[in-house]
Amino acid sequence: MDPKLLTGTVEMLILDVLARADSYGYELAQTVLIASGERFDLKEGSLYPALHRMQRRKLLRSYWVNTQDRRRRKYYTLTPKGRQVLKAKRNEWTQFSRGIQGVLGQTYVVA
Amino acid sequence: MDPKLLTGTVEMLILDVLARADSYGYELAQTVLIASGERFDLKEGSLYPALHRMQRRKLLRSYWVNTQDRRRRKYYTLTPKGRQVLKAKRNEWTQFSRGIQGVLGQTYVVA
DNA sequence: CTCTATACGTAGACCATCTAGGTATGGAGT
DNA sequence: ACTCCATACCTAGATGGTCTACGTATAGAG
Repeated sequence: MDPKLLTGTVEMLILDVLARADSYGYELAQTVLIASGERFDLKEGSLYPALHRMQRRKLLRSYWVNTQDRRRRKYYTLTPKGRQVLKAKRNEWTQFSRGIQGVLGQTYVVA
Repeated sequence: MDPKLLTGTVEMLILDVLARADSYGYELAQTVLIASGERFDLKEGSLYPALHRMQRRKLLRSYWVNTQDRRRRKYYTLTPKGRQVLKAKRNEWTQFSRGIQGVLGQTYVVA
């Protein structure tokens, strides 16, 4: 799958997963991987910058958690603003999707 | 609508319109605008580079047509390779769309 | 004479993705 | 002991497709 398709949707996916439960980077990527039917493999180079970006924009808050085995996880929570943005992005996605269907929905002859 | 969502779909849209009938840049943009329900307003800065790119990759051929009123139009036609790529991109879109639905499809509480 | 629509094009900015690299811990296999 | 993989965080720089803004030119309306 052309990774360029993901452009603009990564933040929505992250917000959506976090709307169901707090999570941390590594787990977030796995959740998206599984929920997408193995289709979206978020790379660290996209994931972490996206999380930091969204925290700067006050869509997320974070807190560190230490596990029993000395690992540290940075959990993220949605802020109220994050929930608003999620709602907006879901609407945007619906509009976008309808636009694509509108163009592709026409009948034509496949080679 | 965030224009970043369009990333990676513009070529598919162009190929799809051209699969129904030859067209030229300006008309192509209008067709997409109307078919998308006024949602996608392809900018010249994306449209023309995309057309040139696709012609370099042999997905399109072009020919000039002079209208009665001294205007010149550069019409584009799909090549066989263009039709193959369109088919592939439509499949990719379906997969992508399913991936998004898979992630968003979960139940969660909207604020 | 100006403004809009039509019709082509390019240069450079922007920015979200990616690759590739780094640090560190724990556990399994050899 | 040593290697390798999974877990877990991070950043620098490359890539590339979108955008804004500009340039050229014709036709027609007001």
